[in-house]
Amino acid sequence: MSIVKKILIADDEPDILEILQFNLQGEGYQVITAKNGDEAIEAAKKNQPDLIILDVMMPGKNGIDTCNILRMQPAFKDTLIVFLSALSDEGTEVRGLETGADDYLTKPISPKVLISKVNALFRRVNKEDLGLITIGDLAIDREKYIIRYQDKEIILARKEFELLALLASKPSKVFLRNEILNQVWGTEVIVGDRTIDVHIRKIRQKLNLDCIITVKGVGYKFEMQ
Amino acid sequence: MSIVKKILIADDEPDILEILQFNLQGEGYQVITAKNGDEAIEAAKKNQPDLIILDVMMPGKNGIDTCNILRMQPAFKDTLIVFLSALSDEGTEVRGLETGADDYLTKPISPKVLISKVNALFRRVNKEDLGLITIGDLAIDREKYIIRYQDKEIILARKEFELLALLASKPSKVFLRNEILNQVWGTEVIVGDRTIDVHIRKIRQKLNLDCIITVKGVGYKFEMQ
DNA sequence: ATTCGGGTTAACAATTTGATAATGTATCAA
DNA sequence: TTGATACATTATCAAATTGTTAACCCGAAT
Repeated sequence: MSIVKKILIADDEPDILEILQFNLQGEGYQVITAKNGDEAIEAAKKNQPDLIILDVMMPGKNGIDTCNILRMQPAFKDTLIVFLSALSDEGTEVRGLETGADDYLTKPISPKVLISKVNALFRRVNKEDLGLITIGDLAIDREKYIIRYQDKEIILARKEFELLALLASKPSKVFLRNEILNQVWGTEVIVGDRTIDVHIRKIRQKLNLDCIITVKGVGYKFEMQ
Repeated sequence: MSIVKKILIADDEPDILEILQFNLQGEGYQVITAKNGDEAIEAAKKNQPDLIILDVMMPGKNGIDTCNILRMQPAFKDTLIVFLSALSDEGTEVRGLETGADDYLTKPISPKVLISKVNALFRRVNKEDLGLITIGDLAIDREKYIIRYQDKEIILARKEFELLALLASKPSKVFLRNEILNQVWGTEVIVGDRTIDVHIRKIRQKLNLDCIITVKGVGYKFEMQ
């Protein structure tokens, strides 16, 4: 759940790839491209994109097959997937949506409309993940890296901040230690067992507020009284 | 969120209203109709629909204004809204999506495609409250790791929670001891005979509710009075 | 070069959890 | 009545998990 959203585009026409990439990057998205279904699957595994745009007709694995394969894997069960197709054939569209895609767009599509659609999808998925989180007296500004509690500023170090922001992004949800590691530390880095605890401790200390609850054997959650 | 989804359709053409209503009802949706923006707002307040389909061009308040008004109210902040419009004008589409709509469909639209789109929207939204089991007064929230009975929170340890969640996931189904062991403990671990009993006992004690029934010689099942 | 703070780790304390053993109870058939 | 079987209950203890503190490493700023 990075702040910058990653979008993977798979299309066999280089022109389209380039136009879409240019426009989406202009909106602040990070774009990865693939030339066919197999490349798309590989790139998806490597990059864990937030949205995947699949051309329906591609050499080799077509878009619908690709979608099916992705949806079968737990890692992409919730990833946004939209089709982009030159054929506005009713049967294909229905079939596409039924494989678990979130939208079916038809070419030609204007960049502006595409961007609006993409924004709309992210808006829906990210309701809670806005730059500014406020829960009761606590305000977390992800952009300015500032925490405010009862109008007093509290300074947290980067990891502390990100950890708190993650927990507070979905109050009451229990985050597994693994989820926390992936979101805050990333999948590459490997840190010891006690690292999370120590950061939690520091946050509790600095906030001087009993809002992070330990769920033993499971993880941590954020909760306001 | 109810099991049967409520859809509110606002359009000034009675024919369209009727066709959409017929088709969506055939899919098992509950449909409410409105002839213009004002009616739609009123009906939305009264019925709290899960999805609102708004015609863009209506006499009086148009669809975009209606959407704006709805989105301003907290009650409809998260309600699904899609536009349905005869004009596939790029500017209108972008503006529509930017007012906070989830999709923008253009007439003419085949009933099958519409239904696919509607299903796709609900599929996406419903992923969010997956992992929430409610049976009568009992709520099991897998995400928050909380059991609620008659609005009182009950704290269960991990194995207890998982065991209860398993039994409650299919009320009335008898789970064999072996099934329980595989699901909760995994196939690797081997534990003694009495382990399950002890956990069942603890759950019964903490819930103080007679909902786990012993089926002698077979296993256990969950059942609400 | 020195200082400082963030991030990590190690070591140990504190706590919770879960498995087991021992014992009790109920049911049923011989 | 007795014995056998299956589950219930309780207390106990070991293992797993988390909390806490202090120390360490490292890069940025001084």
